[in-house]
Amino acid sequence: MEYANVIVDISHEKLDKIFQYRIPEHMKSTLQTGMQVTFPFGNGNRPMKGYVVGFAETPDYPPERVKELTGVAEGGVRAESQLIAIASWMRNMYGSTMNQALKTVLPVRQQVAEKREVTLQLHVSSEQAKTLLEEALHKNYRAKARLLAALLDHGGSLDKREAMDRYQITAPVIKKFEEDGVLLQETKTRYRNPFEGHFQRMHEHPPLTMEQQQVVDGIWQEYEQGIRKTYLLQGVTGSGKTEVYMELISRVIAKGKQAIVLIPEIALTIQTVRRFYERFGDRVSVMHSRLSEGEKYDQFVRAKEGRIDVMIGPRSALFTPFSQIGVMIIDEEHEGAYKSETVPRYDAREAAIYRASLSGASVILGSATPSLESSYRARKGMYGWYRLDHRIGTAMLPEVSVVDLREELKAGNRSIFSRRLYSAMDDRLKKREQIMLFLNRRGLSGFVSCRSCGKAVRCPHCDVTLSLHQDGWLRCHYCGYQIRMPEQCPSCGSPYISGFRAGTQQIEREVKKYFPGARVLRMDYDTTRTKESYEKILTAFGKGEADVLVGTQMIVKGHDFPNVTLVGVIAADISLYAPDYRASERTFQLLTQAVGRAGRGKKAGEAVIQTYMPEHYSIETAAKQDYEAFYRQEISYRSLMGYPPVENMMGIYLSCEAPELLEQQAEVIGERIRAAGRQQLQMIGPADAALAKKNDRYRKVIYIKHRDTEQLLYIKEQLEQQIEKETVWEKVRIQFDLNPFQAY
DNA sequence: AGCACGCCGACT
DNA sequence: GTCGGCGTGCTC
Repeated sequence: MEYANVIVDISHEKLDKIFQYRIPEHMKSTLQTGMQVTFPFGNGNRPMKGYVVGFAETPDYPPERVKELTGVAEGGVRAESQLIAIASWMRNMYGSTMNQALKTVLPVRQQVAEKREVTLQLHVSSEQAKTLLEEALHKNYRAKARLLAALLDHGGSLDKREAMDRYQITAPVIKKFEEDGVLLQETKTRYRNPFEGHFQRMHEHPPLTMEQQQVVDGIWQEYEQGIRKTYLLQGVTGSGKTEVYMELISRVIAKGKQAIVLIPEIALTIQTVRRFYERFGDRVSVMHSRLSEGEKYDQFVRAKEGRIDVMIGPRSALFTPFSQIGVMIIDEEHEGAYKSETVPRYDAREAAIYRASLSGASVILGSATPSLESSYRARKGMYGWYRLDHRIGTAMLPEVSVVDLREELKAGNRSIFSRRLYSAMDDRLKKREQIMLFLNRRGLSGFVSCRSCGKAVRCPHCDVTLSLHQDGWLRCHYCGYQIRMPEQCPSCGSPYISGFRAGTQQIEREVKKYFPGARVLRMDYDTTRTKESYEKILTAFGKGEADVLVGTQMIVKGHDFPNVTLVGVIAADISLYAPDYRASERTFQLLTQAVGRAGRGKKAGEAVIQTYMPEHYSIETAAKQDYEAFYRQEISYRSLMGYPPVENMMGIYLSCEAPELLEQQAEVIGERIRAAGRQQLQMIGPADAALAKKNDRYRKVIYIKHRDTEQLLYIKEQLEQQIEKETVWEKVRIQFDLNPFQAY
C-alpha cells in the first residue's frame, strides 16, 4: 500500500477520473477505501478534498510527479464515503472494475456538469452597463464588450452555457465581472418534486392490528437497545406489511434518521406512492424509471441536502446519499429485480445489508413468499423473523383447483381453456365479475415449430426460439431480429409448420372467440412499451372497463382489484422449464401471487391452475398456499444438489465472437480453477450457456460451488489477477456472477 | 473548477 | 519595454 487512488470532490468531466497520491507513512495503517482525504492539487497546490477509491503498489503516473496526501478530512463518514465503500465492496464481491462499481453507486456524477443551469444576471443598472460597454469598446476589451452587449440584448440575464457557446466567453471573464460586482451567477436551485401537489398529507392513519403492532414492538424494542440487524417479515398477501414499514419509518425519522424503501419497479404504482405521501408529505421522494435523468438527479440532491427523510424506489434507490440511515426496507424481497443483470451483478439485498452495517441501520426484508436464502437465514437465526398470517379485514384466501391438461387432451379438448376454466369464466362473465388470465412467460409460449422434424424456428444471432406475433412476424426477444412467418420449415422444407401453444396475444384472441361479448385488455411487454400505458391499463381494468385482463407476470404483482373473483393460470409449468436451479422457486412464487389476486374484496375468490405437471411440488404447494411445505421440499433439493443457499455458487461467464478461441479459453479457466486446488470446491462445465449465442457472440459458462463464499471470492481474485496481464481477454470477455438468478 | 502561462494589443 | 486582458492547458 504505497499509493492511494483518489477521486477529486469537484463535479467536472475533466476531473472525473482517478488521481494517484503517495501515502505518508503515518497514514498507511489507517487509510481505507471510501475515506475522505485532503491533498495538494494542481499548479498552485491548492488544498483539495477527495475520496479514496482504491490502492496501488506502483503508480501509473511518472513517480517523480506524484504528490503526497496531507491527511484524512474531518467530519465523520459522509454519504459519499459510504457509497464509495459500497462500490469497493461490490467490486470485490461481484467482480467488476472500480470504475464500473463507482458508476453504479454514483450514477449522476457525469451528468452533473451538463445538467446544472447557471444564469448570468447583470448586477448594475443598464445605464451603468452601457457606460461599461463604451469603456470596454474603447479599451479594446473585446470579450468583456461581447458579454456586456449580449447581456443588454437579453434584458440583463443570460444562460451561462449560451454565453460560453454562442458569445465565446470564457470562465476568467465571467469571474472577473463577478468579482467587480458587475454580474451575479445564479444557480437554479428549484428542484422539481415529481409528485408535488398530487396528494394531501394525512395526519391520521388507521391503527395497527394486534399482529402488526407486535411486529413493530418487537423490532423497535431491539432498535432502542441499539441492536441493528436484518429481519425477515413474512406476511401473506393483504396482511398489511406496508403499515408496519411506515410505522417503523416514522419512529426512525422522529430520531432524526432517514429511511430507504426498495420496491421492485413493477410494484411502484401510484397507490404505493400515495400511501407514503399521505403519511410523510413532501419529506418523501420517489425514484422510478419514468423520471428524467435531471429529475432523478434532483431527488438525490434533495436527499443530500437533508430536504427529505424517506426515499422510495427500485434497486438504484439504495444509493441515495443519506448520511444517517435508520432503517432500510426491501419489499417483495424475493423478486429477481433485486439482482442486477449488468456488471457489477450485485444483489441489492446483500448490498443493503452491507450499507446498513456502515451506517448503523436495521434492514427489513418483506415478502409473502420469501426467497429460499432469506428463509434459510431466518431459520438459522442469522435474521430476526416475524410473521403476519392474517389478511386485513374480511378477505379470504381463494379456493384453488388444479387441472391436468393431459386429461383435457385425452378428453378431446384442444382449446387452451380447460373445461373447468371455461365454465368458471362463463359464470363470472354472467355475474359481471372480473377475470385475470395469467401466462407465466412471454416468448416461451409463442414459438413456431415443425410437426415433421420437430425443430423450432430460432434466432440466428441469439439461439432462442422466435415468437410469432399477431402481425405475422417472428421476432427475437433478445436482439429484435425479425422474419416473416415462413411457409415451409427452414430445416426440412415441410409445409406442416405452425405456432405452438399460446402467447398472450393468442389467449386474447381465444377469449374473444369463445366469449364474443367479453371486453379484454392485454398487458405484456408489447402493450406497456410506452410511458404511461402500464398504469393506464391497470387503471382501466380497476375501473371495470374490461372483464378480462390477460397478461404475463406483471399483472400479478401487488395490485388490488376487489372485483376480480377468478384467476386462471394458463400453463403453470412453463416457468418450470427455465434452465436454472431457481425455476421451482420462481414458479411457486408466481403461482402463489397469481392465486392471491383473486378474492381481494368482499366476494370469495377462485383460482384455476392449468398444468401438464400437477404432481410437481411447486404447483401442489402453491395450490394449497402452503409456503412451509414448499420450503421443506425445495431446501432438501438445494441441499442435495449443493445449490444456494445451502452452498454458494459462482457463475463465470465467457463470451467471444470466435467459437474456437472461446472453447480454448474456457478450458484455460477450468484448468486454472482445478490447479488452485481448493478443498471441497466443485466445478461444473465449461459448458455452452443457456443462451449459447447472443448478438453474434458465442457464450460459455463455468459454475463453481463451495459452502464458503470466501473460497469462491479467492478463486475469482486469482483469476482476475492472471487475466489482467494477458491480452487474449480483450477478445474473450469474462464476467463473474455470485449466486446467479438467471441462467446466462 | 481554478490556477499559471503565454500571446498580443495598448500605453509609458 | 512592460502592463493587462484573455485564451489555453493542466491538474496525480
